[in-house]
Amino acid sequence: MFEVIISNIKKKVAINDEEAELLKTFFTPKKLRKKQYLLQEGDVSHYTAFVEKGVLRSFTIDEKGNEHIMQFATEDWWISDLYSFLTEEPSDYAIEALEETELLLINKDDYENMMLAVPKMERYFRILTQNSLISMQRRISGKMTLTAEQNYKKLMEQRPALLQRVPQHMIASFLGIAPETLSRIRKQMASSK
Amino acid sequence: MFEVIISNIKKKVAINDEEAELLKTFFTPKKLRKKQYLLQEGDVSHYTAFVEKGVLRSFTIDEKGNEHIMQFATEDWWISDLYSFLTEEPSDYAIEALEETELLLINKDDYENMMLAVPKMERYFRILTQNSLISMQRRISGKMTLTAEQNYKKLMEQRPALLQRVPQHMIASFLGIAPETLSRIRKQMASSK
DNA sequence: CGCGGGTTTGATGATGCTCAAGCCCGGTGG
DNA sequence: CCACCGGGCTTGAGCATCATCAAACCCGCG
Repeated sequence: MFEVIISNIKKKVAINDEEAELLKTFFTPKKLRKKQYLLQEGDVSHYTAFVEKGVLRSFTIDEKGNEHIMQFATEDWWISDLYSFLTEEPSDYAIEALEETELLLINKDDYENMMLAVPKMERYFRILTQNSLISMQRRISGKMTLTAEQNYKKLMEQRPALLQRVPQHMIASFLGIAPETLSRIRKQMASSK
Repeated sequence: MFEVIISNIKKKVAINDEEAELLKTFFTPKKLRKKQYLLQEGDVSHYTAFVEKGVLRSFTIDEKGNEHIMQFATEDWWISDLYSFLTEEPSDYAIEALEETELLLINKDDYENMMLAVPKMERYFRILTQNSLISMQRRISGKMTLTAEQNYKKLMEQRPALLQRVPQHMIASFLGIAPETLSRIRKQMASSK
């Protein structure tokens, strides 16, 4: 059950078996079927979730009714609306399973308590958050400097497996372009290659 | 000299006077005049900098020669190219002072040593990074869901002082729009109000 | 007083969006 | 087993937003 997360943590900080056992006590397993929600827009994001198996997306809906995907989380990733989780304000985002998914949940109190119990986890989450921040910066950079086609190609390189698992219109939504545009880009790429 | 940074740290984690004194030893003060660079594109970002006074920007230049601003840092903020700082790979970014600026620098070894010496700093940087991550997510969200004008208005609300301190074409660059577009947005806003 | 960076204005064009229709394919029920 | 349904993808035409290029303007500074 906990092998994935423990091995993920061990990749970033050195913990012994005793600490590993202790960490396990803070998490609650949860399964979601395809299309089930971990978080509804407007609710507080009470949990941060580690993905053991499956895929989820976090997304927001604008006033025109269009969905915009902020994040895809696959195995070995974390997902939540960090803002809502930390402030306990209602979230603008929803989080939905795109496949049958197995999660480990932790709520805010346990998140804090876990770091008190095992201070190395401060370091773990710092490193994790730094890496997320770097990838967000690159995403903004890409949005500002590259064309839609270049951003799509970059995603193909960085997360090829993802493209096999999620529908194309969601990839478009993640890239911030219309589904028709992505369709045309792919057509264009297929012909010119 | 160190009042600003120590008070910033104390806002996030509880440290005593002894720890505060210890922390001070890790930083090197540095002054930059207007237009001086802390980091040149292509160099490794050896330092993370805390801004005691002044303003800086980090930006990248695309193949067409256009600048794109990733971050403005004013008093009480940190700035670096986190990716380059952590990996010691050459940076795609440059960091430039926009005014006479006073910084406190820390290099990567001291950054790590400081956290060993004062473990609470893990927590400090975790919280800091989480907040940056949240603001990055909001920036992406804005880029995806809002018009140029709405993003400009949001920036006016969030960082009004900044608009008084940096040239308009840099605001445009930060927003990811052409300077002419920002000029027209402002004209439009002035007339319709 | 003139230079130069920054901003404005205008004309034109590219990129990607919107709306609408058709197509493809897999799943479901008769 | 096949017809039908529906979601997702594609295609087309027209359009909106913003970029580009060029020129004029403004104003602070030497």
